Amino acid sequence: MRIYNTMTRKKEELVPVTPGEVKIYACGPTVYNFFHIGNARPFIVFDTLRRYLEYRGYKVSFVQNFTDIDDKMINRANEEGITVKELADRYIEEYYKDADALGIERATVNPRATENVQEIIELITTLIEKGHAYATEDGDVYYDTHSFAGYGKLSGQPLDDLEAGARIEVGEKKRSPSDFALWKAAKPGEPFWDSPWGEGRPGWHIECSAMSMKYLGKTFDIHAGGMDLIFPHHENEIAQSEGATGQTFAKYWMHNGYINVDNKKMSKSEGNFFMVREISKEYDLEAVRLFMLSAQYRNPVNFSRELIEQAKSSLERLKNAKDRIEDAAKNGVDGEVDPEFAELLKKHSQAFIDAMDDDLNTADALSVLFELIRETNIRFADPRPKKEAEAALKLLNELTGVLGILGKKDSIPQEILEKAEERQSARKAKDWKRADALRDEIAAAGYAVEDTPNGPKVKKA
RNA sequence: GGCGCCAUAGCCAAGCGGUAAGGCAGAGGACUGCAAAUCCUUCAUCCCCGGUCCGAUUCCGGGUGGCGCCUCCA
Repeated sequence: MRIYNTMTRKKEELVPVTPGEVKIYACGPTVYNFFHIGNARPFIVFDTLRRYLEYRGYKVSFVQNFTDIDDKMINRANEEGITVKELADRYIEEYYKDADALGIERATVNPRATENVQEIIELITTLIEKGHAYATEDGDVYYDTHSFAGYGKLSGQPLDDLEAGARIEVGEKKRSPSDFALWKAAKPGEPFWDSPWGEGRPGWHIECSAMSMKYLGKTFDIHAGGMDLIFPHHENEIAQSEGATGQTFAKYWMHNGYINVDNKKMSKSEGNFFMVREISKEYDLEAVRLFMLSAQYRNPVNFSRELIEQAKSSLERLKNAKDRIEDAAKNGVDGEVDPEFAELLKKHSQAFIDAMDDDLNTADALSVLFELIRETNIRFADPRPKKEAEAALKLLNELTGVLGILGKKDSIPQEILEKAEERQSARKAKDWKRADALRDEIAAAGYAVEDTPNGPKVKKA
């Protein structure tokens, strides 16, 4: 598989540190609120990466952190009159609800910053020993960016240029404007931990270095996140980790593009964002997942209600095709798989892999899926061997499984099924008025009946 | 000022040197009691100007128009 590495700005062949295993660290959410669909993109994209690598036979360790201590956490907890821990617990729970609905598999580990403070302190200690960090009199610790020769290598910005644009803060205790906090001395009313520099809490960047190396080792394969994390977050992680170990931190850096609204970046600070939770009230989040995968992950995509509608329609087509194949598997005739059909399945399977191998080109992979279902739609319109349908279903399930869609079945309420049966009786009696009235009733309840050669099918509208 | 991305049909989106995948929407047709689903047909020469090449949407240069990072942010 080839992936675009932000570090080299080229697509590179993925060669894992340990053959057969891929270790991935993805920056997770700060759990002070529900997450918005801009946050959802990396979750979905890198979940898909993980699923794909597993599909290709790799053992994948996927670590995604929860930032559960920082300024936003503290402010929000204060506003709500609860502790930072209570706030974190609440929104971690809410995170899982939305993530589950988006088809995001649970990470191998979801470490929390506050549960790894010891590791963080150890890492900071090492950095001070190695001359990469310094403590101030009042108990802050900063990273000395000038001490790390590679600073700026990920963002492609020389330190001087970065500093030229940096904001100089009032009351600066840092030696250089580009230095950043590793440890912040406790302020009254804030959660704190004991440390060699006094009571305080970790800075934002250090947690990811500490947790990624704790769970994945000094050098791991892929570090992923949104493009806006390239600078300063990931640049700082590199400085911290490589400064401490002297080894390469992550071999590949993957960054997803933004979700825009009206062509402008969606962000909490802009206020033009949509919460996943809000969207879920109106749409099945599976459609949101498909929408996210309909473009290559590095390109920016605009978000709009119309596009979710489009994705929903596409998803419908996929679901219908799957239903058709499942029926064919149930009602199929005896006989062996036509070799030509077996060949066709193989061809599509390979095309899908080729697309995904090319830097996770889900848009192209999706087109393979649609080409496949056109073939199966044609083929299973007439009775075919059960074994053919089973083979097709197996492939379809594999591919949709990689994309994380079509994983669940809609359940149809008993009374709707009864209405459908009643309608079928009416149809047999050629009582079209009665049949149509029942169909309208079913539609009003949010379901649809379709008459197929194998009898009426009821599905969610 | 530094670094970087993007521009393909009504909408979304692949392709990135050999004459434009796929989806949504639309139109016509087949099938259907009528529908729905499905199938068939139909729907673009790829922002502009130069250059390289036998050949460019695809490479190079220059425009124009969008966007991002350099400050918390996926």
